[in-house]
Amino acid sequence: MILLMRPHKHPPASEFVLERVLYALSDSIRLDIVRHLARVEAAACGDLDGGRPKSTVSHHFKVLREAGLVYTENAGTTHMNTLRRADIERRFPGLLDAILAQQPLAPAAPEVEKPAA
Amino acid sequence: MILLMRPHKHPPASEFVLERVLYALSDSIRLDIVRHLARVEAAACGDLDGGRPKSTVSHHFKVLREAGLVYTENAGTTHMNTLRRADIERRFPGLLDAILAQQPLAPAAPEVEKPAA
DNA sequence: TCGGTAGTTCGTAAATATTCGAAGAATGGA
DNA sequence: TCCATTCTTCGAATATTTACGAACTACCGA
Repeated sequence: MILLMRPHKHPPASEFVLERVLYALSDSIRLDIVRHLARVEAAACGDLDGGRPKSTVSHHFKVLREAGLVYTENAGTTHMNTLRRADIERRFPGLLDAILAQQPLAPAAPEVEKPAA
Repeated sequence: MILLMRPHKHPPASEFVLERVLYALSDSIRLDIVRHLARVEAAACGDLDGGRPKSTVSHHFKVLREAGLVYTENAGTTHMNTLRRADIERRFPGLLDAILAQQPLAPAAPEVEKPAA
């Protein structure tokens, strides 16, 4: 009898790939999941499904897990997910904070087409 | 006679979409282009093709442009590209720096699977 | 032991992306 | 004017993603 079942593989921080992390976060559903996890510290998959079918949500969690963003642990009948903040921060300092800090809209300066050099 | 031809559309910073930016950077070819532009300040498409067909490179530049990362301006027969650093920075502070600062590998701490809470 | 709950995996269909050759448009020079 | 250079656009083949129902596994409680 194994006490801690761990059906999920989690890559070590040393194997995180920047492109994979960015890709995982480039989807609105997954980005919302990450934003939510950043607030609550831990949540079951079902808390974050947004009414979508389980298989769809499971797929997105898998992408997030394999990128190294989310850690999933079996807790009884549910799976608890946490953001791997420390690991991501160590590997890509400032990245997650910059993404989570996203402002809904730019506040000042009307329009600029040419880069301000 | 128009002096400054501008065949390319560039979204204003206020219309940048985080997901689109992350997606554009989630491809190794495009990420390399951005890294290169971050170093040289300006470069023609041909300088960054890495031996790939022009149509392929052109496609990737289009993705970068539409995300708001790159500004392309016709200069004679070539097109000069620049990183829209200021616009990206205003819209997503710290994001580009975090991405460009990526270290090839984690230096310390062997392996951690469980997030350090 | 028999459900019921929570997620995963599988299989498949539809949508998107990537690649690259071929053809097109703009520019500068001979 | 003609041509070479640069890059874009088009079109089609291939590959990757996404979505989601159905079947499956694990765990818990009655």
